[in-house]
Amino acid sequence: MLRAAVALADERGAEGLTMRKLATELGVEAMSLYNHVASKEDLLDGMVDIVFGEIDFSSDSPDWKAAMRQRAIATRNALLRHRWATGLMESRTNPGPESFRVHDAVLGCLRRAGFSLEMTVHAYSAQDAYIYGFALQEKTLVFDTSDEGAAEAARQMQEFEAVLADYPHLVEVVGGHVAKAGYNFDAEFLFGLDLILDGLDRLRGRN
Amino acid sequence: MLRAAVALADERGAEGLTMRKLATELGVEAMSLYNHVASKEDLLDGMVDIVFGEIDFSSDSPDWKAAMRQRAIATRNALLRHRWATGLMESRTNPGPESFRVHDAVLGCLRRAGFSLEMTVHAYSAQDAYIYGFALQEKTLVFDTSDEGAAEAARQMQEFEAVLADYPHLVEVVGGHVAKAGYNFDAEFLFGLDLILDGLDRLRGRN
DNA sequence: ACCTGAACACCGTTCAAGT
DNA sequence: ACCTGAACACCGTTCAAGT
Repeated sequence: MLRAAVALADERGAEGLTMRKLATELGVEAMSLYNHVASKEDLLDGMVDIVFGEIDFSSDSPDWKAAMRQRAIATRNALLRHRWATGLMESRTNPGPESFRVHDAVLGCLRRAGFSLEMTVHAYSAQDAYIYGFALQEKTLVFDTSDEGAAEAARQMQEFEAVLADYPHLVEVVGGHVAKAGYNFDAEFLFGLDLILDGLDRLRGRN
Repeated sequence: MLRAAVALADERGAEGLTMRKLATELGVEAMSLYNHVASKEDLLDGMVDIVFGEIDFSSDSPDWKAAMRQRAIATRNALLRHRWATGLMESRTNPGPESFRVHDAVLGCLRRAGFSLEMTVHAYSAQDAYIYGFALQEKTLVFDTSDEGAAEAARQMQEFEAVLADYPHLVEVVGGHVAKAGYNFDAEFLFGLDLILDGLDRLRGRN
């Protein structure tokens, strides 16, 4: 049932996930779901933990930076597969076992690498803020490649053009670089990630 | 009207903002709102732009790092005042003039500081992912100080205790540091922010 | 130009009743 | 133990009708 809910949200988005639609998907009436789940919030908790379960992170590597890098990439990939989960992963008040597993593994990796208690919290906080924040931005900025999407984008660009005269830097940077072919979210993600990891490496052992 | 909507969302949260409730707040029927707004999405666009309007950023400082730091803090403060906006700021497909103003000012500041086009995008992306991601985490983690909140927290802690034996690092780090008095979100935010800004400074002029 | 009553197509959820 | 029909209290939104 949780699996069906995840599949439905993957296909139709967060607002496409409805108790009624999920029920019909399962060949059942909406009210039957309440025999397996206390509420929709409860359902979402379970779904989020499934996504955490897809982040496989084996922390036994001797190279903490490589391990953290791999885990960050795995997290982002899981969020790309389940865009509806972005913004929900860190905002659930009832974390599940897979969430605990991942967090514990990350903290263990950092402690073993020689980070102090304080620095471990700093490192964890900075990395996760970045990972989830990047996914949040990417969720919107990814271009709709459908026909209507392209038409809509063209329409917006035209509408913007009159206004954009007031924002020269926006024009220069977006028009001159981001809108060009070759701009790559994967590379962008890795830039910021490595910036943080390198910075943390410099502070390892401190405090 | 937008102001009233923001006030209502500040008080009752995102899900407390309803066309019907907003209407009664304004002494009017729900359907009347559609004379001033095309839809609820349109309303949210306007509200988000009000929040962007509260981020005052004068980029004429010669010290780019100080300017970016101040702007990051101003952004976080705006999000603390309007928690419902976290997760919406970067996810609107119809950005308003205040959004353009802030983004243009940031890009201009970076360009003037000597960042290349490519590096400007990197710097902007890394910072904003961090700022909005941090706000997203903080939104949940901030403790409810009401009586029910405290009772709920105590209940959860007890419930968790049995499980936590499997997660030694979680126990060590959360129990030994984060749960202690003195843990401070402001300081945590600044740590990651300065980590990124210092890293960017090292790369300025490159590429 | 602005407001409204009635209505439509949805939500999540409860509860007594069925098997 | 699991399912269901009917119902409740909500949503956003449309539209013809009023001033």
